Amino acid sequence: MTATRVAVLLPYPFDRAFDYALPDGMNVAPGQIVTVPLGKRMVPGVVWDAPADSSVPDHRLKPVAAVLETPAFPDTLRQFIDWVANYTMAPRGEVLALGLKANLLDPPPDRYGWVAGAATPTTKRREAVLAALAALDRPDTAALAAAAAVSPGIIRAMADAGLLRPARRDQGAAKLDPDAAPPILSPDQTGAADALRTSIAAATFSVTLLEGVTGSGKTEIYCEAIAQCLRQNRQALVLLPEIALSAQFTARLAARFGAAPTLWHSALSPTARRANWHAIATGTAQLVLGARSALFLPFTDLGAIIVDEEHEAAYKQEDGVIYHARDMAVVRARLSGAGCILASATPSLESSINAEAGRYRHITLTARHGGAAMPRIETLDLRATPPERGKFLAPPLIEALAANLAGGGQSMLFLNRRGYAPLTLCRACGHRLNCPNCTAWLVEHRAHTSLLCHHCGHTERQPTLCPSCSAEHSFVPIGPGVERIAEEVADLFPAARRIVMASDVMTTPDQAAAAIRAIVAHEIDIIIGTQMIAKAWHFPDLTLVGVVDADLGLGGGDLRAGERSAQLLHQVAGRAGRAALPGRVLLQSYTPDHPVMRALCSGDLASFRTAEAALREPGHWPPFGRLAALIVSADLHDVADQAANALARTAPRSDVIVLGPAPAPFAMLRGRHRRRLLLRAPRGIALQPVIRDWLVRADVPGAARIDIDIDPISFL
DNA sequence: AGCACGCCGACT
DNA sequence: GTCGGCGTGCTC
Repeated sequence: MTATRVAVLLPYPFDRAFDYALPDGMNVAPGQIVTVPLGKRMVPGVVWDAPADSSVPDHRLKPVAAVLETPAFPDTLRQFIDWVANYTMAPRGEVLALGLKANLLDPPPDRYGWVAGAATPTTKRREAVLAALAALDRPDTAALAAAAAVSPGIIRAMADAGLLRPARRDQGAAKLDPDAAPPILSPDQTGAADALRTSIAAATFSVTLLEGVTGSGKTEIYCEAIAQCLRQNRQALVLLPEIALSAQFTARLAARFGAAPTLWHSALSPTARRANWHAIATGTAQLVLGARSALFLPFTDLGAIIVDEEHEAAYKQEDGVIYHARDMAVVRARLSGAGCILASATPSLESSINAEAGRYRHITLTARHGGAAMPRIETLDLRATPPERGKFLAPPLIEALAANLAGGGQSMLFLNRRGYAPLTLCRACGHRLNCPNCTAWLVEHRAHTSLLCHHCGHTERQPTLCPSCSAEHSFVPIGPGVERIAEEVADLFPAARRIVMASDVMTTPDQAAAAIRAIVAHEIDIIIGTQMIAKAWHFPDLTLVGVVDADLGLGGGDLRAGERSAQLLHQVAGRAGRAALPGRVLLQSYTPDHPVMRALCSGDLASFRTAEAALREPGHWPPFGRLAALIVSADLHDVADQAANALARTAPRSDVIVLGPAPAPFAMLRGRHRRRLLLRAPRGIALQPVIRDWLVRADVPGAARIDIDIDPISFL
């Protein structure tokens, strides 16, 4: 008698499903979540396709332990996992693990909140608690005590006295209402909203590029698509490039739909994560607001995926399974029969080309909502009017700041560099303080009184003696970070109220939210910040934006340096003049004639994109061709060289062009030596089979590791 | 990913 | 003499 085999994919880095024996009387279908023994432990897995005719004989099979109650993974999700694994060349199980982890499976504990009991209150305080309770939906002890301004002890005593009784909180949890607070739209916006609603109503796959200048109301418009999705009882997913700090955005969705979206991001507590996972897997969660990994969650029926700020590089996952969430969102939508909406004020060249070619629908919003005008953008030529020695703000910018300050306006200074100074130099011998693990300078952070490596997190105190020449107190900071700009502002305008916004000084959502509130309330005169301040904040009184170093993003020889710089600076510029007051933007630059600066000043990003496209098309550079990077890394540099050379010797000869090996731009990162090979091919050729074949043929030393990055966007 | 087995340094 | 470091190797 032969055992019934089932193939089970496990959320660990195995490429194949493992076969298990199905005990008598147990039935499973593909997609069901099961627990199975693996080595000494019990692990979850998903029943995959037909059992592999694996070499493991029947008698070596372990039995499936249990079938879980949780709804099965839809076929479309299993297809998606297979597709992503195949495309990114990551093990299938590792892709599965992005949306299924052992610690998620225990059902979340029931959460209880208070409702009124039968007894009548006897004291003022107890009456106050019941009065506060009337306005709340099953609050927990802390929330109720806070709302009634009493101590938690009173709540407990009232429960004992029968005045309060516990009730399950997740039962009948607030449902989202597509019509809770519909927006008032301009004719322009109504047309766009109608088009999106129609594409979602079709309940078939479509991709729409929603392009709208900053302040044109993109969010309100794609919320209409979400509303349509909710009406059809399908789930909707909104992806944000960085969600942990976006309480403001969550509140906006909650206001629009009458209840909060379900969140998915790395900062969730384990309990919240488990509760949200179950809500998504059982279909209770109607709207999910998530970071890129939310794409891999087991939605029961996904009807719409919105990728907000689709051009953001943060959508690229850079370790583990290396994928681009915008591209994978399109794939998941295709497999799920869902509508995908890519929203941006500055679309990526990829999406623009797809829209132009007719592969995506294209909706453009040209007017700012409420009649606000686009800001006036000018370059400030640093060659003509340089800053004072050792300073970084040029006289015209200082004048503009002074004038704006005098007029009661709010100003922002943007510099995409954290810390005080990016480089610390010994005045005596020229020695530069480097990270011991990376090919990178240590960045001085005065806020932490330390030197910090921005790549591996290495941190050290500034030495008193130069490690090279032993000179004493010889270090000088070179170049500015936001902290140094804040210092310069403090010297120039001691009375101005300043704030520095950077990821290392605003680490929690609360801190960021408090800062945003202070800015909106105009308790701040000058905001100094990194790209954190480029986000879609709405600061009504902000009328002047100064970009301290507009040339910063253009170096480095990155394929997308120009595109990315234009997007970021456009985004920053868009913070100015969003309400009734007109905005002005000054770009400090040594290259004011650079195409990026010209595009920004004229506001004509479309022709800039056309020019970029013309540069990339002839050589089959993305998006006109395909790119893949092989990163070879090893503890020892000669092992890395040996492996890279072995690969180079057996490089495929075909339409595929192999560039390298070259030391990766950070030749040493986190203590490992890295070499890079780059593959380029015309659009019609898939690189994955070429790489698979190549890796089989090449004799790579075991001590070297090869990471494959399909469609690399960062060249680090 | 875990968790084993497996060979070389400082401790009850 | 043992406890324990983390280097390969396997898990149906």
